Amino acid sequence: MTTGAMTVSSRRGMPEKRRAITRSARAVFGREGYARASVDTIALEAGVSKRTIYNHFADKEQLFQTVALEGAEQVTEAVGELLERHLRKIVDLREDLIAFGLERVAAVAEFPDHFALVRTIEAEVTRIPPIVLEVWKDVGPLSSHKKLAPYLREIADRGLLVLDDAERAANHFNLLTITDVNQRTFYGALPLPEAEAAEIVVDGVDAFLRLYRAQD
Amino acid sequence: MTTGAMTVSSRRGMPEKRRAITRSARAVFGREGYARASVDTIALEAGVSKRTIYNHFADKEQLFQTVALEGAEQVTEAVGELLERHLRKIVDLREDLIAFGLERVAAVAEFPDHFALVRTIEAEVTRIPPIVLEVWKDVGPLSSHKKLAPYLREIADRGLLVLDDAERAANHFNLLTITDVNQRTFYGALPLPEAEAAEIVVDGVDAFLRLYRAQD
DNA sequence: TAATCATTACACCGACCAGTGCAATATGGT
DNA sequence: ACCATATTGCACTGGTCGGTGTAATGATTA
Repeated sequence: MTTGAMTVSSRRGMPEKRRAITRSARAVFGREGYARASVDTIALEAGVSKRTIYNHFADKEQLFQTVALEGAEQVTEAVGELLERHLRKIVDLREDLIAFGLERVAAVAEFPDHFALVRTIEAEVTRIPPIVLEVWKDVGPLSSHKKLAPYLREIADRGLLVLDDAERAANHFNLLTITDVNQRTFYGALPLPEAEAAEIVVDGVDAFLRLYRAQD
Repeated sequence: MTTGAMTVSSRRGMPEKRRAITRSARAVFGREGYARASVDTIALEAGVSKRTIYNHFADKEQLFQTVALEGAEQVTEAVGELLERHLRKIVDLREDLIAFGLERVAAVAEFPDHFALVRTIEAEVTRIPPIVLEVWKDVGPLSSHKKLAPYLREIADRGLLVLDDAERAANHFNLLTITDVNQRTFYGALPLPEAEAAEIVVDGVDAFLRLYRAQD
Protein backbone atom coordinates (compact mmCIF):
# COMPACT_ATOMS: atom_id res chain seq x y z
CA MET A 1 0.00 0.00 0.00
CA THR A 2 0.87 3.66 -0.14
CA THR A 3 2.33 3.33 -3.59
CA GLY A 4 1.43 6.96 -4.21
CA ALA A 5 3.76 9.87 -4.73
CA MET A 6 3.92 11.88 -1.48
CA THR A 7 5.34 14.78 -3.36
CA VAL A 8 6.93 16.87 -0.65
CA SER A 9 8.55 16.89 2.73
CA SER A 10 8.75 13.37 4.01
CA ARG A 11 12.20 12.50 5.16
CA ARG A 12 12.96 15.68 7.07
CA GLY A 13 12.80 16.01 10.82
CA MET A 14 10.22 13.33 11.47
CA PRO A 15 6.82 14.89 11.01
CA GLU A 16 4.07 13.64 8.75
CA LYS A 17 3.93 10.06 9.98
CA ARG A 18 4.58 11.03 13.55
CA ARG A 19 1.90 13.69 13.49
CA ALA A 20 -0.53 11.19 11.98
CA ILE A 21 0.28 8.81 14.81
CA THR A 22 -0.20 11.34 17.61
CA ARG A 23 -3.39 12.64 16.04
CA SER A 24 -4.82 9.18 15.83
CA ALA A 25 -3.56 8.20 19.27
CA ARG A 26 -5.17 11.26 20.80
CA ALA A 27 -8.49 10.31 19.24
CA VAL A 28 -8.34 6.63 20.13
CA PHE A 29 -7.05 7.10 23.67
CA GLY A 30 -9.76 9.65 24.28
CA ARG A 31 -12.51 7.59 22.72
CA GLU A 32 -11.60 4.19 24.16
CA GLY A 33 -9.62 4.94 27.27
CA TYR A 34 -6.06 3.80 27.82
CA ALA A 35 -6.61 0.10 28.41
CA ARG A 36 -9.12 -0.43 25.62
CA ALA A 37 -7.20 1.59 23.08
CA SER A 38 -5.27 -0.83 20.95
CA VAL A 39 -2.09 0.08 19.16
CA ASP A 40 -3.44 -1.71 16.11
CA THR A 41 -6.45 0.60 16.05
CA ILE A 42 -4.23 3.65 16.43
CA ALA A 43 -2.09 2.43 13.56
CA LEU A 44 -5.11 1.75 11.39
CA GLU A 45 -6.63 5.18 11.95
CA ALA A 46 -3.29 6.85 11.45
CA GLY A 47 -2.86 5.07 8.12
CA VAL A 48 0.41 3.69 9.36
CA SER A 49 1.77 0.27 10.18
CA LYS A 50 1.95 -0.81 13.79
CA ARG A 51 5.66 -1.30 13.40
CA THR A 52 6.11 2.36 12.50
CA ILE A 53 4.50 3.36 15.76
CA TYR A 54 7.05 1.30 17.63
CA ASN A 55 9.77 2.91 15.58
CA HIS A 56 8.70 6.31 16.88
CA PHE A 57 7.67 5.46 20.42
CA ALA A 58 9.08 3.00 22.89
CA ASP A 59 5.74 1.62 23.95
CA LYS A 60 2.08 2.38 24.39
CA GLU A 61 2.67 4.24 27.63
CA GLN A 62 5.21 6.62 26.17
CA LEU A 63 2.93 7.31 23.25
CA PHE A 64 0.16 8.17 25.65
CA GLN A 65 2.33 10.51 27.67
CA THR A 66 3.58 12.25 24.57
CA VAL A 67 0.08 12.82 23.28
CA ALA A 68 -1.13 14.03 26.66
CA LEU A 69 1.63 16.61 26.92
CA GLU A 70 1.28 17.84 23.37
CA GLY A 71 -2.44 18.35 23.78
CA ALA A 72 -1.99 20.19 27.04
CA GLU A 73 0.44 22.60 25.41
CA GLN A 74 -1.88 23.28 22.50
CA VAL A 75 -4.86 24.06 24.69
CA THR A 76 -2.83 26.22 27.03
CA GLU A 77 -1.61 28.19 24.07
CA ALA A 78 -5.15 28.63 22.78
CA VAL A 79 -6.30 29.83 26.19
CA GLY A 80 -3.41 32.28 26.22
CA GLU A 81 -4.65 33.74 22.97
CA LEU A 82 -8.18 34.06 24.33
CA LEU A 83 -6.86 35.96 27.29
CA GLU A 84 -4.97 38.35 25.08
CA ARG A 85 -7.91 38.83 22.80
CA HIS A 86 -10.52 39.52 25.48
CA LEU A 87 -8.77 40.79 28.58
CA ARG A 88 -5.80 42.76 27.26
CA LYS A 89 -7.86 45.85 26.65
CA ILE A 90 -11.05 46.14 28.64
CA VAL A 91 -13.93 47.96 27.03
CA ASP A 92 -16.84 46.82 29.14
CA LEU A 93 -15.64 44.63 31.96
CA ARG A 94 -18.73 42.44 32.23
CA GLU A 95 -19.06 42.03 28.49
CA ASP A 96 -15.40 41.20 28.09
CA LEU A 97 -15.41 38.67 30.88
CA ILE A 98 -18.51 37.03 29.45
CA ALA A 99 -17.00 36.92 25.98
CA PHE A 100 -13.85 35.38 27.39
CA GLY A 101 -15.81 32.85 29.41
CA LEU A 102 -17.90 31.85 26.42
CA GLU A 103 -14.90 31.34 24.22
CA ARG A 104 -13.13 29.52 26.99
CA VAL A 105 -16.05 27.13 27.17
CA ALA A 106 -16.19 26.84 23.41
CA ALA A 107 -12.52 25.92 23.38
CA VAL A 108 -13.42 22.65 25.07
CA ALA A 109 -15.65 21.84 22.13
CA GLU A 110 -12.94 22.84 19.70
CA PHE A 111 -10.49 20.31 21.10
CA PRO A 112 -12.84 17.39 21.62
CA ASP A 113 -10.16 14.75 21.26
CA HIS A 114 -7.93 16.42 23.78
CA PHE A 115 -10.63 16.82 26.39
CA ALA A 116 -11.78 13.25 25.93
CA LEU A 117 -8.18 12.41 26.63
CA VAL A 118 -8.30 14.56 29.75
CA ARG A 119 -11.02 12.30 31.09
CA THR A 120 -8.79 9.33 30.39
CA ILE A 121 -5.87 11.03 32.13
CA GLU A 122 -7.97 11.69 35.20
CA ALA A 123 -9.05 8.06 35.26
CA GLU A 124 -5.44 6.90 34.97
CA VAL A 125 -4.17 9.41 37.48
CA THR A 126 -2.97 6.79 39.94
CA ARG A 127 -1.07 4.90 37.26
CA ILE A 128 0.69 7.88 35.68
CA PRO A 129 4.22 8.42 36.99
CA PRO A 130 4.02 11.31 39.47
CA ILE A 131 6.62 13.35 37.63
CA VAL A 132 4.79 13.03 34.34
CA LEU A 133 1.52 13.95 35.99
CA GLU A 134 3.12 16.98 37.60
CA VAL A 135 4.49 18.18 34.29
CA TRP A 136 1.16 17.63 32.58
CA LYS A 137 -0.70 19.61 35.22
CA ASP A 138 1.87 22.39 35.00
CA VAL A 139 1.81 22.87 31.26
CA GLY A 140 -1.91 22.10 31.05
CA PRO A 141 -4.73 22.93 33.41
CA LEU A 142 -2.64 24.66 36.05
CA SER A 143 -1.01 26.88 33.49
CA SER A 144 -4.33 27.69 31.82
CA HIS A 145 -5.81 28.58 35.16
CA LYS A 146 -2.93 30.64 36.45
CA LYS A 147 -2.53 32.70 33.32
CA LEU A 148 -5.73 34.50 34.17
CA ALA A 149 -4.40 36.01 37.37
CA PRO A 150 -2.08 38.68 35.92
CA TYR A 151 -4.85 39.95 33.66
CA LEU A 152 -7.12 40.36 36.64
CA ARG A 153 -4.30 42.03 38.51
CA GLU A 154 -3.92 44.58 35.77
CA ILE A 155 -7.63 45.19 35.55
CA ALA A 156 -7.62 45.77 39.28
CA ASP A 157 -4.75 48.20 38.95
CA ARG A 158 -6.88 50.19 36.55
CA GLY A 159 -9.49 50.42 39.26
CA LEU A 160 -12.10 48.13 37.75
CA LEU A 161 -11.69 45.33 40.27
CA VAL A 162 -10.83 45.16 43.93
CA LEU A 163 -8.80 42.13 44.83
CA ASP A 164 -6.21 41.31 47.40
CA ASP A 165 -5.15 38.01 45.84
CA ALA A 166 -5.29 37.78 42.05
CA GLU A 167 -4.64 34.04 42.03
CA ARG A 168 -7.56 33.39 44.30
CA ALA A 169 -9.80 35.60 42.22
CA ALA A 170 -8.69 33.76 39.08
CA ASN A 171 -9.49 30.49 40.77
CA HIS A 172 -12.94 31.75 41.65
CA PHE A 173 -13.56 32.92 38.11
CA ASN A 174 -12.55 29.56 36.73
CA LEU A 175 -14.66 27.63 39.23
CA LEU A 176 -17.73 29.75 38.59
CA THR A 177 -17.52 29.44 34.80
CA ILE A 178 -15.43 26.82 33.02
CA THR A 179 -15.30 24.32 35.87
CA ASP A 180 -19.05 24.45 36.27
CA VAL A 181 -19.62 23.73 32.59
CA ASN A 182 -16.95 21.04 32.44
CA GLN A 183 -18.41 19.32 35.45
CA ARG A 184 -21.86 19.18 33.90
CA THR A 185 -20.75 18.02 30.46
CA PHE A 186 -17.82 15.84 31.52
CA TYR A 187 -15.48 18.01 29.50
CA GLY A 188 -17.84 18.16 26.60
CA ALA A 189 -18.53 14.44 26.41
CA LEU A 190 -22.23 15.04 27.00
CA PRO A 191 -24.11 17.68 25.01
CA LEU A 192 -25.20 20.90 26.63
CA PRO A 193 -27.39 23.33 24.71
CA GLU A 194 -25.37 26.39 23.94
CA ALA A 195 -27.96 28.57 25.61
CA GLU A 196 -27.51 26.73 28.90
CA ALA A 197 -23.76 26.97 28.67
CA ALA A 198 -24.09 30.68 28.07
CA GLU A 199 -26.41 31.02 31.04
CA ILE A 200 -23.90 29.32 33.29
CA VAL A 201 -21.10 31.55 32.10
CA VAL A 202 -23.16 34.71 32.56
CA ASP A 203 -24.20 33.55 36.01
CA GLY A 204 -20.62 32.83 36.86
CA VAL A 205 -19.35 36.15 35.61
CA ASP A 206 -22.04 38.01 37.54
CA ALA A 207 -21.18 36.15 40.71
CA PHE A 208 -17.52 36.90 40.10
CA LEU A 209 -18.28 40.59 39.65
CA ARG A 210 -20.31 40.69 42.83
CA LEU A 211 -17.24 39.30 44.55
CA TYR A 212 -14.64 41.57 43.04
CA ARG A 213 -16.10 44.53 41.19
CA ALA A 214 -15.00 47.93 42.36
CA GLN A 215 -17.88 49.61 44.17
CA ASP A 216 -17.87 52.53 41.82
CA MET B 1 -12.13 -24.10 50.72
CA THR B 2 -14.53 -22.42 53.08
CA THR B 3 -15.05 -25.63 55.01
CA GLY B 4 -15.74 -23.47 58.09
CA ALA B 5 -19.00 -23.17 59.97
CA MET B 6 -20.58 -19.85 58.93
CA THR B 7 -22.83 -20.06 61.93
CA VAL B 8 -25.54 -17.63 61.02
CA SER B 9 -27.52 -16.11 58.21
CA SER B 10 -26.35 -17.59 54.98
CA ARG B 11 -29.20 -18.88 52.92
CA ARG B 12 -31.58 -16.01 53.46
CA GLY B 13 -32.25 -13.27 50.94
CA MET B 14 -28.89 -13.33 49.23
CA PRO B 15 -26.58 -11.08 51.17
CA GLU B 16 -23.21 -12.05 52.53
CA LYS B 17 -21.73 -13.33 49.28
CA ARG B 18 -23.40 -10.65 47.25
CA ARG B 19 -22.18 -7.93 49.56
CA ALA B 20 -18.68 -9.36 49.42
CA ILE B 21 -18.86 -9.24 45.64
CA THR B 22 -20.06 -5.65 45.41
CA ARG B 23 -17.53 -4.52 48.00
CA SER B 24 -14.72 -6.12 46.10
CA ALA B 25 -16.04 -4.96 42.74
CA ARG B 26 -16.22 -1.39 43.97
CA ALA B 27 -12.61 -1.56 45.08
CA VAL B 28 -11.30 -3.25 41.95
CA PHE B 29 -13.28 -1.16 39.46
CA GLY B 30 -12.12 1.96 41.25
CA ARG B 31 -8.52 0.87 41.52
CA GLU B 32 -8.08 -0.58 38.03
CA GLY B 33 -10.72 1.08 35.92
CA TYR B 34 -13.44 -0.79 34.10
CA ALA B 35 -11.45 -2.38 31.30
CA ARG B 36 -8.51 -3.46 33.43
CA ALA B 37 -10.62 -4.79 36.26
CA SER B 38 -10.84 -8.52 35.81
CA VAL B 39 -13.72 -10.56 37.11
CA ASP B 40 -11.19 -13.08 38.37
CA THR B 41 -9.55 -10.43 40.51
CA ILE B 42 -12.91 -9.30 41.86
CA ALA B 43 -13.75 -12.90 42.72
CA LEU B 44 -10.41 -13.44 44.39
CA GLU B 45 -10.66 -10.34 46.57
CA ALA B 46 -14.25 -11.14 47.42
CA GLY B 47 -13.24 -14.61 48.54
CA VAL B 48 -15.74 -16.03 46.12
CA SER B 49 -15.58 -18.15 43.01
CA LYS B 50 -15.92 -16.47 39.67
CA ARG B 51 -18.91 -18.64 38.95
CA THR B 52 -20.73 -17.22 41.95
CA ILE B 53 -20.35 -13.74 40.55
CA TYR B 54 -22.02 -14.86 37.36
CA ASN B 55 -24.76 -16.47 39.43
CA HIS B 56 -25.55 -13.07 40.96
CA PHE B 57 -24.91 -10.77 38.01
CA ALA B 58 -25.53 -11.21 34.33
CA ASP B 59 -22.18 -9.87 33.26
CA LYS B 60 -19.37 -7.51 34.11
CA GLU B 61 -21.30 -4.50 32.92
CA GLN B 62 -24.31 -5.15 35.10
CA LEU B 63 -22.07 -5.68 38.09
CA PHE B 64 -20.45 -2.34 37.41
CA GLN B 65 -23.75 -0.53 37.14
CA THR B 66 -25.04 -2.10 40.32
CA VAL B 67 -21.98 -1.08 42.26
CA ALA B 68 -22.06 2.43 40.84
CA LEU B 69 -25.65 2.97 41.87
CA GLU B 70 -25.24 1.48 45.33
CA GLY B 71 -22.27 3.68 46.05
CA ALA B 72 -24.05 6.78 44.85
CA GLU B 73 -26.94 6.10 47.20
CA GLN B 74 -24.66 5.57 50.16
CA VAL B 75 -22.77 8.80 49.64
CA THR B 76 -25.93 10.80 49.04
CA GLU B 77 -27.33 9.49 52.28
CA ALA B 78 -24.16 10.42 54.12
CA VAL B 79 -24.28 13.92 52.68
CA GLY B 80 -27.89 14.20 53.80
CA GLU B 81 -26.83 13.44 57.33
CA LEU B 82 -24.10 16.05 57.19
CA LEU B 83 -26.62 18.63 56.08
CA GLU B 84 -28.93 17.78 58.95
CA ARG B 85 -26.11 17.83 61.45
CA HIS B 86 -24.59 21.16 60.45
CA LEU B 87 -27.24 23.23 58.74
CA ARG B 88 -30.46 22.27 60.49
CA LYS B 89 -29.86 24.63 63.36
CA ILE B 90 -27.53 27.50 62.69
CA VAL B 91 -25.49 28.78 65.61
CA ASP B 92 -22.81 30.74 63.82
CA LEU B 93 -23.42 30.78 60.08
CA ARG B 94 -19.81 30.98 58.99
CA GLU B 95 -18.67 28.38 61.47
CA ASP B 96 -21.48 26.02 60.56
CA LEU B 97 -20.88 26.36 56.84
CA ILE B 98 -17.17 25.76 57.33
CA ALA B 99 -17.84 22.72 59.49
CA PHE B 100 -20.22 21.37 56.88
CA GLY B 101 -17.77 22.03 54.08
CA LEU B 102 -14.94 20.34 55.94
CA GLU B 103 -16.97 17.25 56.67
CA ARG B 104 -18.25 17.23 53.13
CA VAL B 105 -14.69 17.19 51.92
CA ALA B 106 -13.76 14.56 54.48
CA ALA B 107 -16.59 12.38 53.22
CA VAL B 108 -14.69 11.93 49.97
CA ALA B 109 -11.84 10.45 51.95
CA GLU B 110 -14.20 8.24 53.90
CA PHE B 111 -15.53 6.60 50.75
CA PRO B 112 -12.29 6.20 48.86
CA ASP B 113 -13.43 3.19 46.87
CA HIS B 114 -16.59 4.92 45.76
CA PHE B 115 -14.86 8.08 44.63
CA ALA B 116 -12.21 6.14 42.81
CA LEU B 117 -15.15 4.52 41.08
CA VAL B 118 -16.55 7.96 40.27
CA ARG B 119 -13.40 8.67 38.29
CA THR B 120 -13.95 5.44 36.43
CA ILE B 121 -17.58 6.35 35.76
CA GLU B 122 -16.56 9.72 34.38
CA ALA B 123 -14.05 8.04 32.11
CA GLU B 124 -16.67 5.56 30.89
CA VAL B 125 -19.34 8.20 30.52
CA THR B 126 -19.69 7.74 26.78
CA ARG B 127 -20.06 3.98 27.11
CA ILE B 128 -22.62 3.96 29.92
CA PRO B 129 -26.21 3.64 28.69
CA PRO B 130 -27.74 7.12 28.88
CA ILE B 131 -30.58 5.98 31.11
CA VAL B 132 -28.22 4.38 33.60
CA LEU B 133 -26.06 7.47 33.60
CA GLU B 134 -29.08 9.66 34.17
CA VAL B 135 -30.20 7.59 37.13
CA TRP B 136 -26.72 7.58 38.58
CA LYS B 137 -26.42 11.34 38.35
CA ASP B 138 -29.85 11.75 39.88
CA VAL B 139 -29.33 9.57 42.92
CA GLY B 140 -25.69 10.58 43.24
CA PRO B 141 -23.98 13.89 42.59
CA LEU B 142 -27.05 15.79 41.45
CA SER B 143 -28.98 14.74 44.51
CA SER B 144 -26.12 15.54 46.85
CA HIS B 145 -25.78 18.95 45.28
CA LYS B 146 -29.44 19.82 45.21
CA LYS B 147 -30.11 18.81 48.78
CA LEU B 148 -28.21 21.86 49.94
CA ALA B 149 -30.64 24.34 48.41
CA PRO B 150 -33.57 23.99 50.84
CA TYR B 151 -31.26 24.44 53.81
CA LEU B 152 -29.95 27.65 52.34
CA ARG B 153 -33.51 28.71 51.62
CA GLU B 154 -34.46 28.26 55.23
CA ILE B 155 -31.39 30.08 56.45
CA ALA B 156 -32.33 32.94 54.16
CA ASP B 157 -35.86 32.93 55.52
CA ARG B 158 -34.39 33.47 58.96
CA GLY B 159 -32.67 36.54 57.61
CA LEU B 160 -29.11 35.27 57.64
CA LEU B 161 -28.72 35.09 53.88
CA VAL B 162 -30.07 37.05 50.98
CA LEU B 163 -30.72 34.94 47.93
CA ASP B 164 -33.10 35.03 45.06
CA ASP B 165 -32.33 31.56 43.79
CA ALA B 166 -31.45 28.94 46.39
CA GLU B 167 -30.40 26.38 43.78
CA ARG B 168 -27.95 28.76 42.23
CA ALA B 169 -26.55 29.67 45.61
CA ALA B 170 -26.18 25.99 46.44
CA ASN B 171 -24.37 25.48 43.19
CA HIS B 172 -22.01 28.32 44.01
CA PHE B 173 -21.33 26.94 47.45
CA ASN B 174 -20.52 23.54 46.02
CA LEU B 175 -18.29 24.95 43.31
CA LEU B 176 -16.37 27.14 45.74
CA THR B 177 -15.74 24.33 48.22
CA ILE B 178 -16.13 20.66 47.38
CA THR B 179 -15.69 20.99 43.63
CA ASP B 180 -12.51 22.95 44.11
CA VAL B 181 -11.04 20.30 46.38
CA ASN B 182 -12.20 17.42 44.22
CA GLN B 183 -10.71 19.01 41.15
CA ARG B 184 -7.33 19.40 42.81
CA THR B 185 -7.19 15.92 44.31
CA PHE B 186 -9.00 14.04 41.58
CA TYR B 187 -11.64 12.98 44.04
CA GLY B 188 -9.11 12.15 46.70
CA ALA B 189 -6.86 10.09 44.45
CA LEU B 190 -3.96 12.43 45.11
CA PRO B 191 -3.10 13.49 48.63
CA LEU B 192 -3.82 17.01 49.82
CA PRO B 193 -2.58 18.14 53.20
CA GLU B 194 -5.55 18.62 55.45
CA ALA B 195 -4.48 22.16 56.16
CA GLU B 196 -4.69 23.05 52.50
CA ALA B 197 -8.07 21.42 52.13
CA ALA B 198 -9.27 23.40 55.11
CA GLU B 199 -7.89 26.60 53.62
CA ILE B 200 -9.76 25.99 50.39
CA VAL B 201 -12.99 25.34 52.23
CA VAL B 202 -12.62 28.45 54.38
CA ASP B 203 -11.81 30.50 51.31
CA GLY B 204 -14.82 29.09 49.58
CA VAL B 205 -17.16 29.73 52.46
CA ASP B 206 -15.93 33.30 52.81
CA ALA B 207 -16.46 33.91 49.12
CA PHE B 208 -19.90 32.40 49.39
CA LEU B 209 -20.74 34.64 52.32
CA ARG B 210 -19.56 37.71 50.47
CA LEU B 211 -21.98 36.69 47.74
CA TYR B 212 -24.98 35.94 49.86
CA ARG B 213 -24.66 37.12 53.48
CA ALA B 214 -27.35 39.49 54.66
CA GLN B 215 -25.95 42.97 55.15
CA ASP B 216 -27.63 42.88 58.56
C1' DT C 1 -32.79 -39.32 55.31
C1' DA C 2 -33.91 -36.97 51.27
C1' DA C 3 -34.27 -33.02 48.48
C1' DT C 4 -33.03 -28.34 47.28
C1' DC C 5 -30.02 -24.88 46.18
C1' DA C 6 -25.93 -21.91 46.51
C1' DT C 7 -21.28 -22.43 45.94
C1' DT C 8 -17.03 -24.29 44.35
C1' DA C 9 -13.00 -25.90 41.49
C1' DC C 10 -11.53 -26.42 37.09
C1' DA C 11 -11.07 -26.78 32.52
C1' DC C 12 -12.06 -24.66 28.44
C1' DC C 13 -13.22 -21.47 24.29
C1' DG C 14 -12.70 -17.62 21.43
C1' DA C 15 -11.08 -13.26 21.28
C1' DC C 16 -7.91 -9.60 21.89
C1' DC C 17 -3.55 -7.44 22.69
C1' DA C 18 1.43 -5.48 23.41
C1' DG C 19 5.41 -6.05 21.49
C1' DT C 20 9.07 -8.40 18.34
C1' DG C 21 11.62 -10.26 14.33
C1' DC C 22 12.35 -10.18 9.67
C1' DA C 23 12.44 -9.80 4.98
C1' DA C 24 10.70 -6.93 1.31
C1' DT C 25 9.91 -2.44 -0.37
C1' DA C 26 9.99 2.33 -0.95
C1' DT C 27 12.15 6.80 -0.62
C1' DG C 28 15.28 10.58 -0.66
C1' DG C 29 19.98 12.24 -0.90
C1' DT C 30 24.43 11.97 -3.37
C1' DA D 1 23.14 3.98 -9.96
C1' DC D 2 24.02 3.59 -4.96
C1' DC D 3 23.27 3.96 -0.16
C1' DA D 4 21.03 4.86 4.18
C1' DT D 5 16.95 5.02 6.26
C1' DA D 6 11.93 4.86 6.94
C1' DT D 7 8.16 2.06 6.29
C1' DT D 8 5.51 -2.00 5.51
C1' DG D 9 3.26 -6.59 5.87
C1' DC D 10 2.99 -10.48 8.44
C1' DA D 11 3.59 -14.01 11.25
C1' DC D 12 4.33 -15.10 15.95
C1' DT D 13 4.77 -15.26 21.16
C1' DG D 14 3.13 -15.06 25.60
C1' DG D 15 -0.33 -13.41 28.09
C1' DT D 16 -5.03 -11.81 29.66
C1' DC D 17 -9.81 -11.93 29.87
C1' DG D 18 -15.09 -12.59 29.70
C1' DG D 19 -17.99 -16.03 29.95
C1' DT D 20 -19.63 -21.05 30.08
C1' DG D 21 -20.23 -26.01 31.21
C1' DT D 22 -19.96 -29.46 34.54
C1' DA D 23 -19.58 -32.38 38.22
C1' DA D 24 -18.78 -32.28 43.01
C1' DT D 25 -19.43 -30.30 47.68
C1' DG D 26 -21.66 -28.33 51.28
C1' DA D 27 -25.45 -26.55 53.93
C1' DT D 28 -30.40 -25.93 54.87
C1' DT D 29 -35.03 -27.38 55.28
C1' DA D 30 -38.68 -30.65 55.71
